[in-house]
Amino acid sequence: MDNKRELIFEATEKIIATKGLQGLSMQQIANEAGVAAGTIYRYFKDKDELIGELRKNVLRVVANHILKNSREGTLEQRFKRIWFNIVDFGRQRTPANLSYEQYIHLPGIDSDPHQTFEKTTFGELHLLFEEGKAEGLFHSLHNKALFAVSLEPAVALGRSIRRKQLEYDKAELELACNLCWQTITKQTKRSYQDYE
Amino acid sequence: MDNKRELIFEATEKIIATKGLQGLSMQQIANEAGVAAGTIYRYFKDKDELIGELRKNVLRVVANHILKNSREGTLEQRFKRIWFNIVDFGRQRTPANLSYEQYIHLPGIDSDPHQTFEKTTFGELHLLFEEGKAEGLFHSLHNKALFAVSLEPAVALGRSIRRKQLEYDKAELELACNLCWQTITKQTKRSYQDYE
Amino acid sequence: MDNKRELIFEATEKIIATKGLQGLSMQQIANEAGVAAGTIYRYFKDKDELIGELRKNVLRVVANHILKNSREGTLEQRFKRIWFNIVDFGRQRTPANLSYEQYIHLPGIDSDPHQTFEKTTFGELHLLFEEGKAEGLFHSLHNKALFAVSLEPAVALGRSIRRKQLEYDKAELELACNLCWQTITKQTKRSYQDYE
Amino acid sequence: MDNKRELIFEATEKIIATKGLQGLSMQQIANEAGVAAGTIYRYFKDKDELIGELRKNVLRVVANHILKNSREGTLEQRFKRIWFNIVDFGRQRTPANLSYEQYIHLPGIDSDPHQTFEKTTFGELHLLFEEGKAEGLFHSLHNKALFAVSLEPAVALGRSIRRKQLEYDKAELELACNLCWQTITKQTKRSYQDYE
DNA sequence: TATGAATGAGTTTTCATTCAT
DNA sequence: CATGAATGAAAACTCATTCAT
Repeated sequence: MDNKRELIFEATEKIIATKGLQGLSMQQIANEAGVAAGTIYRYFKDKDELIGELRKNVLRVVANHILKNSREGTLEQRFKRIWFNIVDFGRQRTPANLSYEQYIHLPGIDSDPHQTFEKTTFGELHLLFEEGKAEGLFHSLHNKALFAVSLEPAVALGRSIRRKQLEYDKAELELACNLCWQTITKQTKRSYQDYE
Repeated sequence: MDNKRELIFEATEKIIATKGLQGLSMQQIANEAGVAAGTIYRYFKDKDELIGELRKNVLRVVANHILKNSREGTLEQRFKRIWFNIVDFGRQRTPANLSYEQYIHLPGIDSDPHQTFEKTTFGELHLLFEEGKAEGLFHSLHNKALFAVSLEPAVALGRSIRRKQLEYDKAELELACNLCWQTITKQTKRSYQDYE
Repeated sequence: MDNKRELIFEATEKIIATKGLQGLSMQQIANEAGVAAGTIYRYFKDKDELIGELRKNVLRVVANHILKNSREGTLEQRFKRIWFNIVDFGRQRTPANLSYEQYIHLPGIDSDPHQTFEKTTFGELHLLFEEGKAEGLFHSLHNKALFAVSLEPAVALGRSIRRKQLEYDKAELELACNLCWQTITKQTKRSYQDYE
Repeated sequence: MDNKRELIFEATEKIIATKGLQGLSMQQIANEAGVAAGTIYRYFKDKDELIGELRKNVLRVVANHILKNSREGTLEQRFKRIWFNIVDFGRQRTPANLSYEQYIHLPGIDSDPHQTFEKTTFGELHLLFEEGKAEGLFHSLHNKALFAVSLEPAVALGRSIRRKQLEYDKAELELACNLCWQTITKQTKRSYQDYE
């Protein structure tokens, strides 16, 4: 049954989110999932595979959240939707988000699942950025750099809110989002104050 | 002699940087440092203390790099110096930088050394941001948010360059830096194109 | 199965009896019990718990032996039965007896299992001694003192026989037992020689 | 200097008396003695030798205490002096006494120092018992048995008082001592009550 | 298919002993 | 002589994995 597999999956995600990858034993997972330790090996070759599958899954979930409705509307609407998707996802205390942050900064990110994730997520953003540059609307920066200046702030803001280092404030986020949008666009006519 | 202690320290940092915190055994450290396993315990109570001391040390190093010369010159000069400090540090493949990224996203960051680090680093930036806001130069955002929109991009850019996802390009960085500066400032007179 | 637990128990008791508590390693126990080292930890939290459980068990066994049939018959019959129970148990080269002597003279006897043992064993003897004193048959000494003069000799004799410092001699023991009985009783009519 | 040797000796005795033989490390001894760990090896070949020497020493001290003034006076006076020597020594919380009780019930008592101790102490008592038997005053029991019925009570009483299981009561001890004396003597004329 | 007891290699940690200073 | 840093073998303990039921 894939039911058991799912149970194991969720149990593992939950433990990683709360206690981290460090103190993660198969017994713990079995207990949390309510199955026997041996059962895990019916669904996953070994611990590495379980962790690997989980990583893939987490990245898939993250990509889905971030890219939700990312194709409708104008460039600006699409950008801002993604920007808020990132903030909203980052704010959550879900296992997916919490374990995501642990995976992302591990040595060996060159690994397969992460490559795929990057391609999926970034492929979509790639299109957005390229379009913006083709229209002469965005600055002529590499996409990675465009992401860094316009979307990393969203990642950081979501995290800060989740960690209670920053209160959730719709107006402040709107302003930040607009600033990010303007950062990548070569806007000349409208003045900054329009947004404040 | 503090020589041995230093050797152990560096060996541990190196291993964490390359293989991560996961597969870190005392024997490995001993081998890398060229000492006997038991020797480590003359300098550190146990593994936890070793890791803890290392964490403190890494955070200290990072703070030093980032805040280098952060008090001289105009607000703009100070901001840009810090911005580039962040990029330059993030670009390095030093053990300090590599292990920093692993520490920073672990569960339990509320711990002591990290608090101190935050206070040191952020205290300095705090002053900068407050000054800018007092002068009416910066947007009225919380400091965390100002950091997110103006300095997180630098963190991300440094990392991307180190990971070869982005080539080091002085001009591109200058532009990005200026964009970040403008993002937090309520500039009206100069147009964006001035920087391109 | 409690089979493994029992195996571990017996192996440990045996090693303590022969080699003492000092050189007692988990590996040794595992070897003697014919199980893997890790298996011990399925049944006992750690070495301390194993030793503690063993201690409790040994004390229980000792109490059982000593108090066997200790309630039937006259005061004299009861006393003498206990006296011989003590000698007989002390003579044995059983692990229970051998490890008992090691536990009993360790620092920290105030610990729980020992308290219980004392209460069990001594509670029974308490009744005996109190009865004897109430009848005006025993000397007015504290029970501990009555034990010391009348039953410690039995402990010592059993031990000496076990250690081959004294041959087992039924007649000699009978005499000694009678002497002990007379020691605690305020006998006036019968002369000592009656027993020789 | 034999001063250092003595320091090490006393430190070891003290630790054994308080914490037992179990948790006894050379470093601990060195700390307690105020010398370096390596220094111990100038005076003792290894840990075994140190413990062995200590054992010998302790047994010597014990023998001295017990046999103090054991040769003066009548048989009765000599016996009673020894009896009280035993009680008085056993009552003390001295390292010598506390570690004695730990040594005495260890496996491997057949070892050299203990043999010598037995010979010294028991040799003296041997004479006493033989004399008593030759005079027809003592029961015809083996010396070990005579010791068991007459002096083991003193050992037990001293220990009980030290452990606060029994209060020190001169009169009670006098009575107990007399009972012990009468236990080994074939007294016919005097009745027991004379002592109460 | 599921279990969970058992394994044993691997990990952290201790500690008697050595040896350069 | 004395030191105490360093050693490394051995101890306690953990945990991924296997396998009989």
